[in-house]
Amino acid sequence: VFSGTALINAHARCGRLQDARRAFDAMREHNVISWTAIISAYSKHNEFGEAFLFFERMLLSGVAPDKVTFMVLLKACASLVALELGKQVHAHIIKSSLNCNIFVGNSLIAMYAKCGSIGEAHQLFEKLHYFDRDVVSWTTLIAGYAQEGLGQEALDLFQQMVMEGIQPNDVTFVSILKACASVLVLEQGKRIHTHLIDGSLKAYLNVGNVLVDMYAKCGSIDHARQAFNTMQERD
RNA sequence: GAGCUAAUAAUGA
Repeated sequence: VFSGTALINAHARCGRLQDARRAFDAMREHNVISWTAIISAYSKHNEFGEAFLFFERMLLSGVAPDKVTFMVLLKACASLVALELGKQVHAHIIKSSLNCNIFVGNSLIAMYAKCGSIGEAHQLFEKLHYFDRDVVSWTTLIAGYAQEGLGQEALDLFQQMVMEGIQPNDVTFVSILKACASVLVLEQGKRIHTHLIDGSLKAYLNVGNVLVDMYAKCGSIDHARQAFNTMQERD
């Protein structure tokens, strides 16, 4: 069962879904990990119908999904922007009492945010115990507001996050700078940029790219050029 | 020992 699951994963990484399926079928028994591996395989290649078909089969076979299964399914719902399906998965999660798990909680927030239910996403964020909220929880919500075009809310959350002592990472900066770019608030973007000056995060390729983009979109081509010139790595 | 959550530009249809 262990090597069979690894084989599913190996085929999936190479995009050989039919081989992944064969590896799954060749196993004489399936556990939660092998079920999740085949669901993830289809999901990663945007075969969401197949992914959910296998989820149904998994339930019928009597194997209980775990936190990883739910994270994979919620990511699929987010990709599909399928709110109703996401709510069904949410119901399963509550039944399994996994809604208190931080990873599942973060995936739920991301799913609701991606599906346009930012209010629901924020409520779930508030329901997380404050000591559970991590950089991913904050970043997910910030990105959700940015996606909705609510740049000010994103900026407020960023400030609150810093005040609560949570260290933003490179993904957080990408999200918040994108928010600045989308609402064209150059001054805010500059202020965020100052957070980066002393840190090592500015060396990240993704952060450098979004700094260039933010300045360019805000109409400050000189700053964009300067940001480009100081990048340690470019693509 | 296997499955593992958040973010980012442009172009084209």
